[in-house]
Amino acid sequence: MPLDISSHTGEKPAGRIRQKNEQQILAAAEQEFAACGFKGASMRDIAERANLPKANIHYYFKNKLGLYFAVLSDIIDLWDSTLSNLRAEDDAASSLTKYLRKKIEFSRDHPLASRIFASEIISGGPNLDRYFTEGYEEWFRSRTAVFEQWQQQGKLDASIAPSHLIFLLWSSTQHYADFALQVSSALGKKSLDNQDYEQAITTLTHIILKGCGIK
Amino acid sequence: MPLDISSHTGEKPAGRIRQKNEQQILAAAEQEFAACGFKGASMRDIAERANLPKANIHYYFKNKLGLYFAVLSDIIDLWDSTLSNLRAEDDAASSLTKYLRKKIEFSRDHPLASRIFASEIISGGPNLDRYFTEGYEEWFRSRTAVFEQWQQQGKLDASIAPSHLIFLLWSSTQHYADFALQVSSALGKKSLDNQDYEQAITTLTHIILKGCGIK
DNA sequence: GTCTATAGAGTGATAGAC
DNA sequence: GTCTATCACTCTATAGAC
Repeated sequence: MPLDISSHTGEKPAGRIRQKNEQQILAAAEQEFAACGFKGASMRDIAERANLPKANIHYYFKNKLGLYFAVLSDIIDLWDSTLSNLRAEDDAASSLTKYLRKKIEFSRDHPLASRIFASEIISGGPNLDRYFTEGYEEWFRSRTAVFEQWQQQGKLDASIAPSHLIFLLWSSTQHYADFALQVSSALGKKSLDNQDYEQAITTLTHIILKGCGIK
Repeated sequence: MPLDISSHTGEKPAGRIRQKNEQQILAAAEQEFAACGFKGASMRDIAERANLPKANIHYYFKNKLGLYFAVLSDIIDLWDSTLSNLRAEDDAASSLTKYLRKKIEFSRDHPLASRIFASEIISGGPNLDRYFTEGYEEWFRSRTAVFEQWQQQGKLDASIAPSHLIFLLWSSTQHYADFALQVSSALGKKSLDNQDYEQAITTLTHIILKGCGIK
């Protein structure tokens, strides 16, 4: 007679359930936090979106802030990696071209992540204090340094302030996630299609590269 | 401007006390809504910020939404007026130079207004549906038409999509209001001074005008 | 592990004394 | 016009039955 060991082992059948539920909750939370901000989001609505009783959320995540951090940390990991990859030795034109495409595609593929990050910054970033204090300025300076070297090599117009160029790279690309409603309304569409994103990439790349004097 | 969202304050005799209190409430509400979004803001905190009993807010404004519209309508009035002033007959270089300066100065002088507008759009604009439906697309097309005429006159590079150029003008300038926390953190400052804003104007103007092929 | 039931604080809004 | 006191409701979070 076969022995049922499932009830004796640490291998719980619910381990799979846990993983599935946590993922459902995180997805629901991402939508809620993006739509309402941290303070405006409600655990009740997140539970409803995740198709789970409200108390289960508190079983899987300690509290509202814990759930928020779980969502936010995934975003932060993605955030600065692309800019960190820029190197002074690389070709300026192809580096920036690649960077602009990556960022726009990120706006297209992860609009909720971008909006949660934007919401957090707009509201004064009370949950990002560690992110913006611990060596953020130093990291940023290492990024502007790349552009300064390009300037010394005559590859980038001297009258450009590198820090503000970086802000331009950020703002122009993230706009397609954060302001998607306004952008699509202006274009008379419900949402943007791939052709729109390609047009955005083409126009931004043209203006920024040419405007920086990069050949 | 596509639409004027009229104030919801009603028409009551404007005594001196009333005027002063309403202004205090509006200022407090602007801060709260900018920091927490519509859903996250609380009437209690607004009242506290305005140094008034909570019930007074309801005396002066019908409800939370009415107060929000009162704040928002002031913003909307300011919002598109500068872009509406662009004309095909005008000189492209000086028009865009002026526009960029105006928008950056707006970000500097009215950061809260910019953030409330951004918050509203990020959260799906449930209170701006009339703004984005009634003739918004038509108004936007009349704006892109200016750039198209400049292109036909050879004043603007042909490979540029006018609509995306407008998005770039918006995003690059509003960034200094909405993401002020990140910008100042990157620069290692508590807040930006006038020199920073001038540098932003210089860099943006250089890149965008040159990048568009405008002489 | 799951979910009902509920505590306790906070929400928008209002009635009514002053 | 002003403000206290309070209502009905929703919020986060938890205790405890299953």
